Amino acid sequence: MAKIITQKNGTRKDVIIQKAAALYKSKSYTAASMRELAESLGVEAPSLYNHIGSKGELLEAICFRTGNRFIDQVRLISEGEESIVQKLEAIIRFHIRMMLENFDEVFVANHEWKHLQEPFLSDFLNIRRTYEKSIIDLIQQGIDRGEIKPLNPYVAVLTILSAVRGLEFWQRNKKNVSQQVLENDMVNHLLNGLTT
Amino acid sequence: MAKIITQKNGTRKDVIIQKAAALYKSKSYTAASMRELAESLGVEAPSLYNHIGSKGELLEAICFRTGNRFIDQVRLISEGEESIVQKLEAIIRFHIRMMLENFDEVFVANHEWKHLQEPFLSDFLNIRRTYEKSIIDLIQQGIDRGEIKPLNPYVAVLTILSAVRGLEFWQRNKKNVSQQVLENDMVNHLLNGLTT
DNA sequence: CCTACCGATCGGTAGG
DNA sequence: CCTACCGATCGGTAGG
Repeated sequence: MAKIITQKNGTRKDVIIQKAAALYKSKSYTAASMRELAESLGVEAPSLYNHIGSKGELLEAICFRTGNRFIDQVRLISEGEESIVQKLEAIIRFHIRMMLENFDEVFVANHEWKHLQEPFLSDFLNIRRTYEKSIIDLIQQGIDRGEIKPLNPYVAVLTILSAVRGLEFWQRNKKNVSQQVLENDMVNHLLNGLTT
Repeated sequence: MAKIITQKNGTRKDVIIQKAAALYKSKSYTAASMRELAESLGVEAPSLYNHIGSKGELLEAICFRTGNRFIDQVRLISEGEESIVQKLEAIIRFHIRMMLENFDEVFVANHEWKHLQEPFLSDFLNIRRTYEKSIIDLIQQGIDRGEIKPLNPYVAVLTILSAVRGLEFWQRNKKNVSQQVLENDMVNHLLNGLTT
């Protein structure tokens, strides 16, 4: 009776997740219906349930897949031998690129996580808290070494991560600003305000 | 047959709007039901419609009331005689205080505007675009006067407004950071990265 | 302000 | 992958 989702269906399921991210982004998770999602895939709604367990499972996949990508990359950067400021720059540039290149999934993870059910909601918030803490620690190290001027590292991380997340409002084609200028100006703005 | 909403009901309606903002913030607009809203006011759902026209009207009230507060205050600051950098500082501090003191309504205006119906949706986006443009112009003036280092003013405004909006993640009581420290550190971070 | 209720739409299941 | 359908819930109205 219970549906067994084999991992071999991964490919088809990935397409569903990808379409769900686009739909949840443009309509919000709650307002997006499974019928709409099915239509964007060219099938009837009940057919989706051969590949997925529930609407909520799609949100979980989007949020945790995206979260893990951030965690893995920042861990990699943190373990390098560069200066703290160089590591921060790499982290900011990584965030900017994630925002621009994986817009749908990052947007949904940023905005719709509150609709996760327990225990996923708590897991997600814990992951995010740990992630932010690792960057806070990096800034505190920078302060201790004299690379960064003394300020509250919580506030600095909030400022940096929020500024980058605001790229969801970036009008891509308009305003003939290249991604290079965007990236450099934002990095300079956020790092010059921080360094000694 | 049509319901006439007299302006004398303003007080009762204001309470409904305020409760709606709190509810839309915590559950999102689409997921919040009129029955829940009614319950938070101690009445049955149909009774709400003696004071309001529709669920959407509440969202409109929240978005436009909040939008107008931002527009009015920034116009006031812009007309002053201070330097550009001083005006920017005043604008940033105003934004921070709005985030902290009118959290529910600002949050809903920031997140749920996409659920506005036309023509309200277009109106809201136009207002927001005009608002951002006025701050962009201010930064361009600062660059022209040599107060601000040359950079793309679109990027700078995006960075500033997004950083401030990120205060929605601020844990008030925790982390024993006073509002004064928060405000000063964020202002310094965002302005030091900008000034010559 | 209430009770009673409507049509629409939702996520999801049964069964093939 | 489909048709047929279920119970729940939605925003809102009628009528008092």
